[in-house]
Amino acid sequence: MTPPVRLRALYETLAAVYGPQRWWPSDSALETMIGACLTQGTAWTSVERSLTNLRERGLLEFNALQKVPEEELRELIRPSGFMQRKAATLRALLDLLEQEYEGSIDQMAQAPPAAVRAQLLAIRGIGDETADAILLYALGQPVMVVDEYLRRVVIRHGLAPARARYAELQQLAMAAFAEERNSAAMANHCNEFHALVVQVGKAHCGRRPDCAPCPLRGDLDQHQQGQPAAY
DNA sequence: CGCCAGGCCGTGT
DNA sequence: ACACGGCATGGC
Repeated sequence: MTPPVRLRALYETLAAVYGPQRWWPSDSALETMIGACLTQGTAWTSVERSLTNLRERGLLEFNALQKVPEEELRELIRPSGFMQRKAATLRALLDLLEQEYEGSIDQMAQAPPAAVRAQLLAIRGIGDETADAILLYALGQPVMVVDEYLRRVVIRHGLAPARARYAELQQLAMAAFAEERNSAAMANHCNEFHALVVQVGKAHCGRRPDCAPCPLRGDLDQHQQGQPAAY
């Protein structure tokens, strides 16, 4: 079987085990974008605290958030760490929204995804993964988010060389849904797949000796079975 | 107390 | 091209 087909099988396995994930957990597209930036190198529980700070002050809304001085913003997002960089990144993101899309995320979602991606990548603090997370989870575009967990799973299962770069892994993952012609359905698969990979990654990262048997264990090649879990 | 988290970037080789 | 350290904080 080709790597995309095997990857599709892994996706089905995870979907059967964990069920629908329905990511991204948030009440609005703006909150999703903010969360995507705040979660970089940070546990989600810490991000939630920052989002709560913003919510309590009614700042999960474009116009209100736009008015907040960066210094104050820093304090509000302190719980999720890297506050100086992240506050600046959020400001730049709001500026992009205002200057290019009249502060409307709906309008941003109508623009060509490639152009939006380039604009996001131009912001300091937003790289490939965060840009794609925003495209997928906030704007509904059919793109896979490649994170460290997906990378580990793909390499571990021998579906890509250990050296594979972001774009290569992304193409491979999306090729798993090549049969899907409907854009919305494709976006839904990307959405679920990434969320599922994060779930299995968190539960079976292989660093804890007492970690439960990985649901994907049966999909590993025979000669890989005995090795310690790598994700 | 030590390691890690739903990354990214600047620097040195 | 690739490795490495800094960025900050909270959970376990």
